[in-house]
Amino acid sequence: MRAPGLLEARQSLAPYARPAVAVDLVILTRVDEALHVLLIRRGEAPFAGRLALPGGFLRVGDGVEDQGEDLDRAAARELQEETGLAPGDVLLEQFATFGRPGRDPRMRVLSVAYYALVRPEVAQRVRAGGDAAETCWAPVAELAGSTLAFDHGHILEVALGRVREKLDTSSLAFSLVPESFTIPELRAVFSAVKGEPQDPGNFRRKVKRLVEDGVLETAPGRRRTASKPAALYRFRAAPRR
Amino acid sequence: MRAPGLLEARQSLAPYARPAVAVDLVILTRVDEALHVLLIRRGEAPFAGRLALPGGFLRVGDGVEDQGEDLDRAAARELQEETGLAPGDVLLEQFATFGRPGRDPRMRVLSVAYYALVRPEVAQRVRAGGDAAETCWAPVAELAGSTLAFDHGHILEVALGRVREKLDTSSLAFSLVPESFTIPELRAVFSAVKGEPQDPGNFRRKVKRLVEDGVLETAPGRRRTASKPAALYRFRAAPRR
DNA sequence: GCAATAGTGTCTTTAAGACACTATCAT
DNA sequence: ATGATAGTGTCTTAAAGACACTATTGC
Repeated sequence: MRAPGLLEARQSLAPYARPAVAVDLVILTRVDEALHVLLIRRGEAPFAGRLALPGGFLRVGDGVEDQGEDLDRAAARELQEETGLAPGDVLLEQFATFGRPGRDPRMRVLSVAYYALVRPEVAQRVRAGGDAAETCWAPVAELAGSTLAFDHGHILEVALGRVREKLDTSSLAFSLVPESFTIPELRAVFSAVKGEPQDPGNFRRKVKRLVEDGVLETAPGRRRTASKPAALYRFRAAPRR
Repeated sequence: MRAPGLLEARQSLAPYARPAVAVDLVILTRVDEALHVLLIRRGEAPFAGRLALPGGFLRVGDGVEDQGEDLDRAAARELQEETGLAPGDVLLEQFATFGRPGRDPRMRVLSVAYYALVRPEVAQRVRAGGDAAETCWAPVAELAGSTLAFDHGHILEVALGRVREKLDTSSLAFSLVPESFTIPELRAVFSAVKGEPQDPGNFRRKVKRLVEDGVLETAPGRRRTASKPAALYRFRAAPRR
């Protein structure tokens, strides 16, 4: 009981072999002034023993009646499986898809890549994934030498470039500080992402403008530190500009 | 004669059904002060008779020995097939991947989406695609009402957002003017993409800065028009700032 | 000459960079 | 009291927006 046109269309698609599709995650957090990425050590071939980005295969269902899970949902599921973190704890955004033939020696695999930005206090809750693999936070600046599995080094570079691009023009930075944060904490995010120190005075002026524009608001309490306590701020809404 | 680890790995992948993967193109050019997108009218179900973005399926080979074509190459091939344009004539960049279950009623299909920016004089060379379907340039501003096939309306929106974002921070605009262009021509690109007129004086000042910075250089000749001829410029290198 | 569009100049506001300085906390 | 870090103020330069004005071409 199918329309002929539909049948034809389906047949015209049938000849094409299909790639496997994975979702890989660049999970970033900030430790002091350095950006860190979550890596897992692979237990199996290929690239056994090498560090890799966490990820997994997209669930497609039977492909017709049940078309499976959404890409964003697959990314959130992988994040949950690998770190125990729920979406809502993190900013999770797709940034590119990688599909060079040969990037996985076993078979044709596309990787839809997401970056996840994790607040520092949440990052501490991360526990080893269900695959029981060894996971660790690695400082991205010191990763230049070591080669990651597959093309994950390249994927990481692209992710960092994108995060750097969006830092000044989106509200992305607020996902790398606690919900209530101090100006020096936010400044540390900018230092870590841009890889160069930010002037305290000028940075403070920029934050003040955001408060005036209603993007940020003051939050109750102060951050207790080893010296003078700092005032707290909190994100309100809408990307700036 | 396979390593056991590899066999295990392959088997662990086998249970997963695979999605079909298409590459879809948002082909943009500028006509006067309005941005236009190339659409094709679908001849087959689903969405027969509706306008859609050009695109096609990724070639994957047998998936092991021959892993098929690269994503960028697939996009260039589709562009060639649908318009007759060669890469080099256009700027072609991947911008996002769409995979909502149900976006294609036939089966699970992911769409890796590219935008292509076409110079106006090149756009005139575009001829109907090999699929013999009707193709046309549609002004994007007047497309609000009409619903495109699949989620192509959404894909178009995302493409436009991305192009708008990158207009001021990349050399993308120079792909929407002739290789030698006048300041008013470039200004028309900015007007079309941003959707609002650009001040002639201020815009000229911005271009002058690019010349001083070595991003642009003067080109020989002048553009003959109905009134005063305009001086020509040409792109030299590197995205600005 | 005249219409049309290229091209110039000026005034104001906003934001960034550099950097000296003051204030307030824990110990 | 003192060291450390939070927070303030100022000077300069770069760039954006608004807008009045002049110059050069085709017809």
